[in-house]
Formats: sequence, structure tokens, C-alpha cells
Amino acid sequence: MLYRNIMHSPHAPAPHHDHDHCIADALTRADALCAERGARLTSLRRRVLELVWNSHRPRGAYAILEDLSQQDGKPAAPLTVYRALEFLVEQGLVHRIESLNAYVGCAAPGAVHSGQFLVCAACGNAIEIDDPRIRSAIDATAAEHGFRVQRPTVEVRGLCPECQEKVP
Amino acid sequence: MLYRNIMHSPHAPAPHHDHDHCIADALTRADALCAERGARLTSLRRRVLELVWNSHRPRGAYAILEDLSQQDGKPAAPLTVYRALEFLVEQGLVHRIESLNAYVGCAAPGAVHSGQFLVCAACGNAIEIDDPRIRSAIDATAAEHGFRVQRPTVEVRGLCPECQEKVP
DNA sequence: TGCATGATGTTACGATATAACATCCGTTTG
DNA sequence: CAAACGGATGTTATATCGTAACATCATGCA
Ligand SMILES: [Zn+2]
Ligand SMILES: [Zn+2]
Ligand SMILES: [Zn+2]
Ligand SMILES: [Zn+2]
Repeated sequence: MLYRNIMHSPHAPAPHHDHDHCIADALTRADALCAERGARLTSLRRRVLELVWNSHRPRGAYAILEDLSQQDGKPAAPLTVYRALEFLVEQGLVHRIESLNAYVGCAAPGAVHSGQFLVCAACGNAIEIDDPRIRSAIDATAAEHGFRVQRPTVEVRGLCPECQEKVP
Repeated sequence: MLYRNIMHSPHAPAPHHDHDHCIADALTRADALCAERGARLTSLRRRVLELVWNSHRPRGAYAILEDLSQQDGKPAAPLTVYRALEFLVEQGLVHRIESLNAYVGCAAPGAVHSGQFLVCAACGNAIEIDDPRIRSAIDATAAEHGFRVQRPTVEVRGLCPECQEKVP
């Protein structure tokens, strides 16, 4: 069913995209990547990944926990979700947005990239980008300071195109 | 007394700098800036700023709270510190490090800059930088996406020069 | 002096994250 | 097959981070 989830995520990065396809695609790629690596994408982890992909808005661990509890009828414990998220982040299937304490599906798992995000303050969508200029600028300035880069965090808070029209 | 605080902050960005001077300088600039703006740098806010500047390591709100409580003998409430920090961040005297949920003194208050940090995973020091290449790369890619930038967050986790020598 | 405004105190609570230990379950191996 | 092993999950409790609501105090001004 095309466009089904537009109701669920009214501020998607591409406003009229088929988000069901985003989800299905993310799960398919996750299956393939984990199989390839011998990582165990268990039923629970796969369900958490699906819940993270529920929209393009970063979701808090406790929000995911609620979804999970509703699915199962019985309430789940925070650790259940945190452990699944830990696995998914390790595998590069999910990114943590530090400035929101929340998690969002990776747009390009498997590819080497450093996780840069444009986070809309109005609709909450996080657009993942991978701008080599940002990365090389970071690498250059780090080198000048003799600093060895492990994990760069780039999170740009602002307004996405759709939300600029609404509140100009 | 020169070098006094080397004991207190053994991993300062410039290993042998006079940190007392950092603190005094930060307080002097804060006084001047707030006077200039008509902002009220009260006794409490000034003390919190001093505690943030205790080292170059970002400190959590509750750590600052403990210091404050010890100074006064009586325990302070979290809100006391959070409100002071809110003021200091608004005035650009302190930055919040999102990836650590912690606060660090601004190296160049008053000047326009966007807050970029090299955060050492070993010693915990946060070196503040303001690389125009990073900022313009962010602006460029945001423009290409039609995204209006409000507040860029750049926090690079890695190893500072001193800590690379210790754990190569 | 009395008032207005902003700063601080007090209490309670909400949100985020992890520690410690038990149990389950699929795989390997004797 | 049975025993042993290791990773995944369940359970309970607790640590850490942050804010709401309301009272009180301080400061400057009419
Ligand atoms: Zn989508
Ligand atoms: Zn990604
Ligand atoms: Zn938006
Ligand atoms: Zn600064």
C-alpha cells in the first residue's frame, strides 16, 4: 500500500515517499549485512530495528520500549531495548543522535560514513548526510591539533525545507 | 602560584599551562561581557562558572552540584545548578557537550563561533576549536538540502596528543 | 514605602541509562 | 544423546540526568 505511513510520519524528508519501502528495504539490508558478517539479527533485534524505522524521526529508547510492550501485551524492561540498540548501533544499522538522546535508522548501512545529521527542530525528522567536505575539514583540523579522530559527531539543528514554509 | 592546578587537571590541553590564569581570565571576561550586556552575573552564577572552569574537562551538572554543596556545607538542589548553567550557556560563557551530557567553559566568549570540540576519550579534556572550513562545509551542505541552520553541533571523540603517547 | 521583576529555595517527580544476577537456547563436543 | 559452553534474554534494582510547580527572597524603581 503506497503512502500508507504518510499519516504516521507527516514530516518525512521526502514528503510523499513510500515509507513502507524504507522499512522493508532497511530490514532487507540488515538481514543481508548481518548474514554476511555472521552477526545474529535475532527476532527481538529485528523488531527493535523495525520500530526505530517507524519514521524518520529519532526515537527515544523508552518510546521504542512502549511500542514493544504494546506489541507483546506484557511490559518489557528498558535493558531489553538498550541491548538491542547497542547491537544495532555496533552493526551500523542505527545511529544515536546525541543531542536528542534518541535513535534513528541508518540510511546507508554497510557503507563507510561518519554519521552527519540535519535535525529539524519543528518536525523532528533527521536527514542523514555524508558530506566529505565536513569530514575532511574535521580530519584536517584534528591533524593540525595532533588529535586522532575516533568518532566524529555532527548534528545540525535547524529547519527542514517543509517546515520553513510553515513557519517562515 | 604558577602551575598549581596541574595536580587538579593533569590532562590539560596545553599540559603545562597556568590553569589559575584560565580561570581568572574566564571570570574577568565574564564580568566584562555581562556588564556590557546588562546581564546579571550573580554570585551563584559566577561560582558555577568558576566550578565549570575547574578544569578543561566537561563536568556533569551533578558533579558541579556536589562541589557547590561542599563549598556551602549545605546540599544544593539540582535546579540551582541547572538554572545557573542555562544562564551561562545563553550568555555563551559555557558550552554543553551533548555527547557527554556535560558542560565546559567557552574559550572565546563574546566572539561569534559555533562550538566545535575535540574530546579526548582518555583524559576527558575538551579542546574547543572554531574551524571555518567545518562551518562553511556545514552551511554549504545544509543549503544544498534547503535546510536552515540554527545550531550546529560538532563533537569529535578521539585521542589528544598527550594520550596518544601513553596508549599508542 | 510599596510594587514589579527576576533570582533562588524547596519538594517532588519524570526521563534516560546501567549493574548484577538468573535463565533460556542454540551450538559444539564427548 | 548428554554435557558443556557461550551468547541472548529476562528480572530486579538502582544510578544518572533533567524539569514542573510553587514559595520565598533580593533588587531596583515608581
Ligand atoms: Zn521513509
Ligand atoms: Zn548512517
Ligand atoms: Zn521539519
Ligand atoms: Zn566557545
